[in-house]
Amino acid sequence: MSYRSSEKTRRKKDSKRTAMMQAAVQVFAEKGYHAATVRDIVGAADVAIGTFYFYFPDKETLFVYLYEETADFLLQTIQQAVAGKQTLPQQVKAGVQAYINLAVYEPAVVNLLLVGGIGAVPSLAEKRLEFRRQLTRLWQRLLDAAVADDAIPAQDTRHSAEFIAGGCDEIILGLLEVPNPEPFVQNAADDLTTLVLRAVGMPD
Amino acid sequence: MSYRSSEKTRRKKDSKRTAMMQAAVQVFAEKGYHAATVRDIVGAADVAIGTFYFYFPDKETLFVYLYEETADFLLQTIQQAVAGKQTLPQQVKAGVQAYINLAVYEPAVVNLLLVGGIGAVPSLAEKRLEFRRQLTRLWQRLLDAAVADDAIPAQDTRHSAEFIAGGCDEIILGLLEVPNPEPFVQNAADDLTTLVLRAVGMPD
Amino acid sequence: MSYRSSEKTRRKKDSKRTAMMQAAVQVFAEKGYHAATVRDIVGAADVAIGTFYFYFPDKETLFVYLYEETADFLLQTIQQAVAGKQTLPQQVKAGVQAYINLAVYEPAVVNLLLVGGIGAVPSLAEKRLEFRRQLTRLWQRLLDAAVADDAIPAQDTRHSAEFIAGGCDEIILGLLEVPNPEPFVQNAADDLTTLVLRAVGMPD
Amino acid sequence: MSYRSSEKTRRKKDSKRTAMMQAAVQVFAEKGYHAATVRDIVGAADVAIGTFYFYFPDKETLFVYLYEETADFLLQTIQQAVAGKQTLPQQVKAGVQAYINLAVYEPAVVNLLLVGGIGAVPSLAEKRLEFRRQLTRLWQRLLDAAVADDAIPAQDTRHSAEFIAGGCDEIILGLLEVPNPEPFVQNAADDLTTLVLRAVGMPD
DNA sequence: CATGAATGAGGGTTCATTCAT
DNA sequence: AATGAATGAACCCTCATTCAT
Repeated sequence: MSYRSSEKTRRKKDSKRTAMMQAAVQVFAEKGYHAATVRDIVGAADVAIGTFYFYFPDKETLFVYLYEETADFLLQTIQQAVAGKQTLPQQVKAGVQAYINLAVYEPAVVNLLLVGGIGAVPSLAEKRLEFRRQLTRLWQRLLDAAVADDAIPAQDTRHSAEFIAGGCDEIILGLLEVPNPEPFVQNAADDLTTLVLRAVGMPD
Repeated sequence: MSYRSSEKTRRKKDSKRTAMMQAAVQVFAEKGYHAATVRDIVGAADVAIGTFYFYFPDKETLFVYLYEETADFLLQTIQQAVAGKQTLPQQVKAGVQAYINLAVYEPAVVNLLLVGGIGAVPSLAEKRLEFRRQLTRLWQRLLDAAVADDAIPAQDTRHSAEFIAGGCDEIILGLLEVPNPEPFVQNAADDLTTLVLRAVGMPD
Repeated sequence: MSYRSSEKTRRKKDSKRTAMMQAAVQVFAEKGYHAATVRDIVGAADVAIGTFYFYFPDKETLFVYLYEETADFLLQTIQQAVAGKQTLPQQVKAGVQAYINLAVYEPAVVNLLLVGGIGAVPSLAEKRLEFRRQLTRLWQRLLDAAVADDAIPAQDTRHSAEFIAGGCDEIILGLLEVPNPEPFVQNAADDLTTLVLRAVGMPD
Repeated sequence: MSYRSSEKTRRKKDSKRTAMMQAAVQVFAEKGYHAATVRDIVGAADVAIGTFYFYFPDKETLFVYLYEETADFLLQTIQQAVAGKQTLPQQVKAGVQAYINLAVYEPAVVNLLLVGGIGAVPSLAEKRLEFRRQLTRLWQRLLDAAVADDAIPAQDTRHSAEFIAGGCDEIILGLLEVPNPEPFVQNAADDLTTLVLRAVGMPD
């Protein structure tokens, strides 16, 4: 996964492993868990099928692992963007910006998390649930703090956080539908920030 | 699908067809496109597997058809709820209420639309896109009218509509996760209405 | 299995099922459990591979079933041959004769039981053990009765029975090695009878 | 194989080769030819998989070689035990004793010869045949000499020898089924000796 | 000598689809 | 109309074997 490309671990031995994981993220993101075959993945990585099973125990384990890792990465990316900011407007702006940047730069990350492999893989449904829960909680923490500071009115911050999370996803998915979204990124980020802040009752 | 109970396909001769379609919605919604087998569907409908292929050309066609029909039904349900209302707050309240009611009473409808077989079924990606577009447009029309009436400030109503659509979905999915969501419905509807109205800049 | 050919159940519907079971006995007997592939079996039965899984849950289940059925059949065949006889010499003669006849007429039955699928299939090792135990017990019962009648001297009848069972198998396997064993059958049966009777101390 | 501990293959350089052969006997004996994987063997010998193919051309060749060597060892062990004895009773007693001792001390030797990969390995069927033939011939030679000395009555010594060989195997396998067979060894040896001598018509 | 990453044929099994009854 | 036995392509995965280091 190129978003991990900053890691120093670049041992030759793992080049195939890395290639397969990158390929797997793409293939899973594009087709979803079921439609993606192991042959698709090894084909994209240009290795033999046996190589897959040398590095990974099976398709499901890899998918779950990739899903978790991708989810963590996305959550941390947003979290870090938000971390240094003091006020809710700054936090929202930074978080939204980070999310959009990630989606535009690594669309597979977002697609993997949303296209999903829901159904039939029991361990997956709960992983997805867990991811949504964590994403929601991230927003919720910010809102709770803002409520405590009287920056925004009292409200059911869980609902608000869910609303924000879902709204962001939808706008971002819309953004990814156009071939070259870069020109629209800033606009989307600004609009999204405004929408979020208004939704939670932040005075202009 | 109980929401189709008044259609013409109710002729006795088509009872098996209807049974299979109802079963298919449930099975697809529960397992997703790939994990749902034709045998699951005919098993749930209590007919033979050959019967499936007498009424439907194949699994994919049925799924796409069901997806379209379900999407139309959801859109019309919301549209009708909104239709008689004059002001944006009334419209939002009615639309949100209708959406939530539908989700709680017919969770399979929502699940079918969201669980998806994206990627898996090539022709489905665009169907899904089309559904989201229509759902967004539905909100967008209301917002555009409100902007024209100076009820809410000028804004990119497409972005706003996407935000609303995504936010609604997320809250509704959260609602469906609990076993007996009925007690929480009113609360969710109220919160959702508030969030939507605030997000688009409607003064309290 | 042709040794069940006397059954009246000859429904057309089960012709493929029967063909596969017959083929399976042959293939398993010839190659053993592991080397026999499902494709071998369906090839021998001239049906498609999917047909196998329409009738049987999986390869292992079929093998265990066939093994049990074959073992029961062999045990009952010997048991019945022995049943009407009063004296030990008559019983031994009849039992040995029956066993040899079966082996010559249905070599696959014997081969299936002896070539086996030992190793790796846990449920199989005990099945084989159980079969040997039952075969031994069959002889042991005869010997115990003979000891009680003072027809033969007191002895560890379990050891004697094991000795007999193993000795019979070896002679029979030797018999099956020649292409046309029929001419040697009578001789083998006589020798075997003498050996068994002598071994247990039956006076000439 | 501990029974090979005094051979020339003991040179330091071949320690890995030896380790693999010892491991292979155990693994093959325990799982049978097919279920035993090359990885099982190298794992048990604690060497890399490539090392296997440096010393042995392939799995099948090793198995056949091990089978032959094991068969020879067993035959020689019995042969040597019998060699110094003059009378049939002494010979039988010594041979049976040697066989049982070997089975109890080196169960893998016996299991390897009996668990088999019959059918699975084409070249093995004849190896097994050859082993049984030699084992039978060993007994047959003793019987022929005894017949010539009028120690036992004239008989088809081939049949008698087969009977003995099979009978021994069965009792020995029965012995190996119990976890700690040592206490039963003497009893089994005595019974077996008696059974063999009686079977061939040796007067008490 | 020794290693273990890499290969791919092949095995068990599933499931959409067909067709004779 | 309706059935369900039959089909076979395709899936996931294993494992004997090779070869660059």
